[in-house]
Amino acid sequence: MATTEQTPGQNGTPTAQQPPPENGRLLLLDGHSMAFRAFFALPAEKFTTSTGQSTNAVYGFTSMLIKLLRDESPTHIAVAWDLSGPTFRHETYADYKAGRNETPPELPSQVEFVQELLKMVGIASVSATGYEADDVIATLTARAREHGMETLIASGDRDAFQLVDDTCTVLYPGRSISELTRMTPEAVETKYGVPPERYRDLAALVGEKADNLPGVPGVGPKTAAKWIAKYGSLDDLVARADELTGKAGQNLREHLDQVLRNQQLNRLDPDIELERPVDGLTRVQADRSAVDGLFDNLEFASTLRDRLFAVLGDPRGDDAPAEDEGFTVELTVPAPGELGSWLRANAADGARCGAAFAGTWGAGAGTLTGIAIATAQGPALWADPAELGAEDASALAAWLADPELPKALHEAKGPLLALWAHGFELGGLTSDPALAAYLVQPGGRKFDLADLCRRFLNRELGEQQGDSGQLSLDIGGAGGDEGESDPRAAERRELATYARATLDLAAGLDADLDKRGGAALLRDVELPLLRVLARMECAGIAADRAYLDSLEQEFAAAVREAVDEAHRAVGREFNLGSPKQLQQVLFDELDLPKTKKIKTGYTTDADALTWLAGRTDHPLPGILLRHRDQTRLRTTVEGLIKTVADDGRIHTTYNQTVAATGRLSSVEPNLQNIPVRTEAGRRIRRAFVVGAGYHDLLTADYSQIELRIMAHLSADEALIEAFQTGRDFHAEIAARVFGVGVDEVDDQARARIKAMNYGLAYGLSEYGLSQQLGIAPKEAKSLVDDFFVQFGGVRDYLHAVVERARRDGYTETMLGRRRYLPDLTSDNRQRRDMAERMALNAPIQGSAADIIKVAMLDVQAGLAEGGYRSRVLLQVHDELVLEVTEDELGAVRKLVSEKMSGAYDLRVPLAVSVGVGRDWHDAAH
DNA sequence: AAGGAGACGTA
DNA sequence: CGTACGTCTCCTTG
Repeated sequence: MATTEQTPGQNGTPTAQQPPPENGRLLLLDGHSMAFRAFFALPAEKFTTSTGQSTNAVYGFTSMLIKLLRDESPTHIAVAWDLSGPTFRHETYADYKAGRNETPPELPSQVEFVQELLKMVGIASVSATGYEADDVIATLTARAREHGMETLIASGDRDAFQLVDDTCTVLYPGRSISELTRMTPEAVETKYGVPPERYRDLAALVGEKADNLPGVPGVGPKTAAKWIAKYGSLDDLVARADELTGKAGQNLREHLDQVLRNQQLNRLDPDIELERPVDGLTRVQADRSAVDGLFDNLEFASTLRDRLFAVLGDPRGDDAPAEDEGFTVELTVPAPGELGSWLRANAADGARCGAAFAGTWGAGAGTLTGIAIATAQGPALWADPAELGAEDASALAAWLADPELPKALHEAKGPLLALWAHGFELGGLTSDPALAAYLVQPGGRKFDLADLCRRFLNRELGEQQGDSGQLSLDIGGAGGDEGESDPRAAERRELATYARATLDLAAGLDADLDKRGGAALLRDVELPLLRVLARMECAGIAADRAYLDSLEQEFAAAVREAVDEAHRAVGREFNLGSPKQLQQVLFDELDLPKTKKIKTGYTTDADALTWLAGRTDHPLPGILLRHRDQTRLRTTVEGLIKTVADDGRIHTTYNQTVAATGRLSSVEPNLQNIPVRTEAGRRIRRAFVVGAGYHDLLTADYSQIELRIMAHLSADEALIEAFQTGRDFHAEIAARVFGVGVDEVDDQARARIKAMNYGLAYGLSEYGLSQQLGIAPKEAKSLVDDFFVQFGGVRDYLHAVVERARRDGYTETMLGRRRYLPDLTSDNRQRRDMAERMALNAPIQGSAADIIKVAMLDVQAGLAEGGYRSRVLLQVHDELVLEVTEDELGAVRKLVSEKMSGAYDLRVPLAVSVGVGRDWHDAAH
């Protein structure tokens, strides 16, 4: 049996999931009603196949069905359908449902697809001539009750509320069909003020517009509920109608016939004749290939069918890996002098081995306290690299360094730093499961070993069964104090288990990556890059400690001054760092104009304070802005001072598996967000200096790389041409958009175009652009329109990117790095819009990340090949910082520039600008 | 102690 | 109502 576990990446909402009751749980869906809701929950224009078939209702219905099956675990299920043609209600009331808005033309064909799908997945469709789906549902609910079954009804028709009781709940769609409200007796009572069995009475009084059943004029749900509460039921109310006062009472007396007719019509018939008995409504085996065919026709992403089969129980699922076989190893701790022979016997045949290390690492260094090597057959070895004799150490060193002996190592960068610190080299690394899993699931949050084992091997790491007696110790010589009682024995076995798990994961992920075409990205980019990053972390960048100290003093003094001024301006002391207190001072005590609303009140961010400073004469907003600036600078400097290592250098750590787009990130400290825009901020950059033995820092950055990528990917002729000239790009674009010569473009026009150029790659809205430029939304719109007149290819490209991502379920960079965006088909508008912006940005930002990664590899290879001492220190997304010697400057400058521009062949040149100086600021250009 | 929210630095 | 990050601070929650 398949479990009902959520697929990773799925956003679950809390549900009232419970195991099915003893006699079963029947799930009934009102087919037309839910298809109708699905249709309006998802925008039709975004769910259209290449042949023009709309699919929004099928998609929405399917995802709702998946959610219901997953969250409610029904034992029985059926979908009820209206038949065309008159029902018994038309005989009573000829105008029943007359004047109803016409069914959207895109819906009927989709209803047929839904019915086909249900048949394919083995879910019964039920209907009855002369009756509506509601009556079918009422009848099945009544039969289910007789069988002692619980019933769930998914319907967007409120008439179903009359069926609610302790064993029957209606799941009623709200704004989105994936969020169904559970209408229990209590919920009905709370919402309408009447118990479910009186809902009909209420509906009869209020009327139902959708069914063309007018109610009593002037009587809404409130009045109706009040009356029913007072008189008990509609019948009692009718009997005593003359007691009612006021206009409403008068109206009731005048419309009694109509109300009674409504009540008769909205009664659902619980006893119609149906072909299928309720206990026959179990699901039968799904026809997966038929579903595949249908979904192919509808151009649905594989994610939807995976989700569907996950809840249906994939017919092929029986041979899915059984849970938790554990990881067994036959562990050897070789006696002195025997490490080499173990390796020759077990780990020299060219089959990949798994390795795991114990120790500590970070900030460009590390130490090892243990190494485990595991083979696929089971034999494993443990050793402490720091305590090996010369013979064993050299055997281990040779094995580790041998590029012909393939190895898998989880989160290898850390252990690699530690290996280097012990004088070992590592060759033949063919997998790092963390990196591989990152390429499979770039948005994944955790990639630790235990997590990956659960996700990709369906096995638990760590909880070894009691029989872990696989440990066979081969102890000899002096250190022979081993045994099960030795606490280190457990650690050794654990490490060996990690090595084995790493190996198994590597194999599984290789297969996964092969399927989705990510193997080359791992082998040619991420794995070799790990080594380059390790070198950079190890090198670090020299810091001018004395200068940092003086900066800190200066900024701290400026902060103190701003605090004093602020307190004087307000007349009392308060905490300038507390947004809460700030709000109180600004908006309550000083009664300044209100800013933009946020969850906790009104924002006090820099934009708002700047706005306030211009609107009032009070000095406080200005003081606060200065305080924020200075505080920020001070804390940045303080943070840097704390991380200066004993060698006088700052060793950041690059994270290779964090950013969903493929970028790197930098932590402890983050050297990718050192200030540069303001003069005071740039002074901090002066603290990063060239180190001893080198002559200069060299910075090399890509000019407008994201826009160049956009030109390349869109193949827009005009945009490409603007880059070919090699002149001021933004001015070139501005000239085209405004229809003037490049020389006539003023600064403001250029700034506007620049903002828009970058905004396009972020999915910027016209409103957002107008906000940023401080112009009217209309003006922003005409700016964008004018741009697209000139650069239509860009618009087509951006549109196509989102379209394709919606179909495929993911975007792809130039090197095939994927980003999965399931929210593109969300029925939540906000989430969908967000996913669209991500889809616009991911290929561009991600391709830029691809390119600079290739460039780093090429630069490193070039430096090694030329035997240069100069070295790469930092990467800041589109910039590299190197430390160069005096004699190598010219050659390295040329090398870096060439490798970076040549990293990828685009339709436009990849311009690189280089600067040289004694510190990071001077090296800017 | 942990985590959310707000704020803000970079590309 | 513009993407991608990391860090600091305050303040609430357990």
